[in-house]
Amino acid sequence: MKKTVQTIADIARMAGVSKSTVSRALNDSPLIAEETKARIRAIAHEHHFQINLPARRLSLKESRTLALVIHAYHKDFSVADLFTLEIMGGIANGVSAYGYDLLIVQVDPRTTDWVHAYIDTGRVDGFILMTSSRKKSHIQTMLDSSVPFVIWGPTPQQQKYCTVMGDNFAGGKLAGEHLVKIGRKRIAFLGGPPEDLEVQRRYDGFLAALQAGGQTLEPERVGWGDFCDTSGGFVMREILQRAPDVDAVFVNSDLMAVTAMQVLREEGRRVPEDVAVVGYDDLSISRFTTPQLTTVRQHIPMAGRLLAQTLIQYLQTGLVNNVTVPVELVERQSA
Amino acid sequence: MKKTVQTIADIARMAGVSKSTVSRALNDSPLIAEETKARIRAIAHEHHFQINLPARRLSLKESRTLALVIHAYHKDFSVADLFTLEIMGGIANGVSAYGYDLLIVQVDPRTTDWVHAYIDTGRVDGFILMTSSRKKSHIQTMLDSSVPFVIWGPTPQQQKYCTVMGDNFAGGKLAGEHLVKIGRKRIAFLGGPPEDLEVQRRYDGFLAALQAGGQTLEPERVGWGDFCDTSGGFVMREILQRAPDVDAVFVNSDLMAVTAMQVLREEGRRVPEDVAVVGYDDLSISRFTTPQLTTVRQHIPMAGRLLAQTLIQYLQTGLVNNVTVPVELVERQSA
DNA sequence: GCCGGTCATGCAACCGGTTGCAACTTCTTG
DNA sequence: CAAGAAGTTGCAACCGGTTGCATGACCGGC
Repeated sequence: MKKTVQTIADIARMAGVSKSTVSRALNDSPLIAEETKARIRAIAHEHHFQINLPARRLSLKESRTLALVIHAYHKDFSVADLFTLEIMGGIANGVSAYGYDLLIVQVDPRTTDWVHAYIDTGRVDGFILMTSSRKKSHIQTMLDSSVPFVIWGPTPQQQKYCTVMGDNFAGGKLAGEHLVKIGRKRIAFLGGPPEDLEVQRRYDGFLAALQAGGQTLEPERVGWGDFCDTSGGFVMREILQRAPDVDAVFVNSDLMAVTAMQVLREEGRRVPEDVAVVGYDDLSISRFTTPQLTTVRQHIPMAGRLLAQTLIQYLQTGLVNNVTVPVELVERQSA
Repeated sequence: MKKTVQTIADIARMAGVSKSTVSRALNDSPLIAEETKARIRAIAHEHHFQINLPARRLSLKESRTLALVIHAYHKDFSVADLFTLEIMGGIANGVSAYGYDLLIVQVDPRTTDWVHAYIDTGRVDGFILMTSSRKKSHIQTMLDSSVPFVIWGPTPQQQKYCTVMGDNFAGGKLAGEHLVKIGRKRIAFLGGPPEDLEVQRRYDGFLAALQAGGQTLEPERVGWGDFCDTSGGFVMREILQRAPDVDAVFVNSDLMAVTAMQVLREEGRRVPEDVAVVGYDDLSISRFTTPQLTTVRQHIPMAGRLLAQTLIQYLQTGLVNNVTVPVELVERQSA
């Protein structure tokens, strides 16, 4: 089944019109008579015409392609990057809903040269950035060259750029309120990196909830990890040593919560009887832990779609949007 | 920092040569004098020239872009797709090592129209396909239109196309030999889908190992799942009901092994004392289970690189390659 | 001193779309 | 009935690269 119809010039010949007319007809231009459009579209469809996108991109000077910038948490991709995987599905959905393509750009987070390597070559129209150790230098580079992008992260105070983020204050608050409500008295906070603004907001919301319940958050019951799976266990162990009487813990990511629960079990604590655990994210694994994890849902697929949508809207209208995705407490067994 | 140098015509002007000379110089053509090349390259580098790829693609009629075709196991991406995530890292590495880009194409596996939608538009040069329920119809569509592709899966008997696959026979054999060696006598097989050729090879290798050890594989100790996490638990429970005296099980994926171990624990069996468990894949999670999972390593990052490499080699030379990736037993605690 | 060969470079066409502007119909209107 | 408006379509330039072929410079050999 060889294709004989490859270009709009072929279609033009068959329809007895010019290239321009075919181009306009296929783009539904108001300049062309409805009748002509219908005829041309019929011919195109009948011959399975597929437009040549590199040519169109060259003409339009836009690639209709977005880059998802990622890097493995460790050397290779692993469960530690499960959040990235889950949100990628949503991003792919959002991107394709608007007729855009999604390019995967795996980078060394210490570099920024990929920005120009992908934008100036016209390969992509903009970038989507997830959580990364070096996000600040990335953002600065893109701002300096006015490259379109959206990040998963907090709304900026000084500069203007697109963001999508979970409602971290509300998330921390929900977790705190729940633990207070079920009667816990010595509640711990196992956070992500303390310099992370998202983590700070969760802390603020969490603290507010405890204080509203007449409780305090003692420093020995606070520890900081790095979001990634293994750190949950380490930090949980530290907290247990400092505060052996802890009876609940709010862990800033489901991945950390999994290993934290392992450590609790190893140390002879029952979950949730002795120590209640609340996670964060509602990754797919939280349903498969024993006991099943109570957690703050980030609505990850929706967040992915919003990332795509926000960036595309910016590309098309120049509108800078800072979206907050609502969170929700999912009560399972661990708290 | 605005860019004033955008096209090779700009460079040509600055160097006092023609467009063609610049084009040839940047592509290291032997037609151009070394001295001239050096001068042009210096100017290009100095002005941070980045070539316009849509234009080049239009001219060369190749996109230097590969599509990774994926679909979520369930509705959204989840741990069930962890294999896809981990291999994606390797694919991205391999692809970028050859100067190609990686496009993510999320499809409904029941359709095949994406093949022409991506190839005929010149967006991608070829496809990389992972395990999928409808792979046969996909393969047939691509073969019919002689579209370049590589799949993760077994070497075809009738047709010729590129494949990369783990050594499933050897993998099954390693698992069987190990369980025999540690003295188990009533060994079970918890497979993936029975119609899957990879699963059949693992079964063959496993059976061969048991028989070499003077053992048989009774039908009541054989069960079939679907690779995905939840099915491991279900099928494990079935096997336990049919054969309560089972003392070891070879599970065809780490994901299924995780839930199988949960069920074993729920049913009061200790792992590995009462029932030894061997998984398959060596996903990152296998290190984080309790007990840590003994498993057959697929060398996933390497497999990803090989997928990219095999397809690119085919695109550039037309060579059809069927690669087998060696496997290896990783002994941890569960067996 | 002329000729053929080698080497380096330029000209111009081409890849397959998009689009400003001109041109042609047909219709309306004074 | 002429003139202007409105509605369609075509011409040709342009997007920014690549490449076949022509051209011109310089060389050594006879």
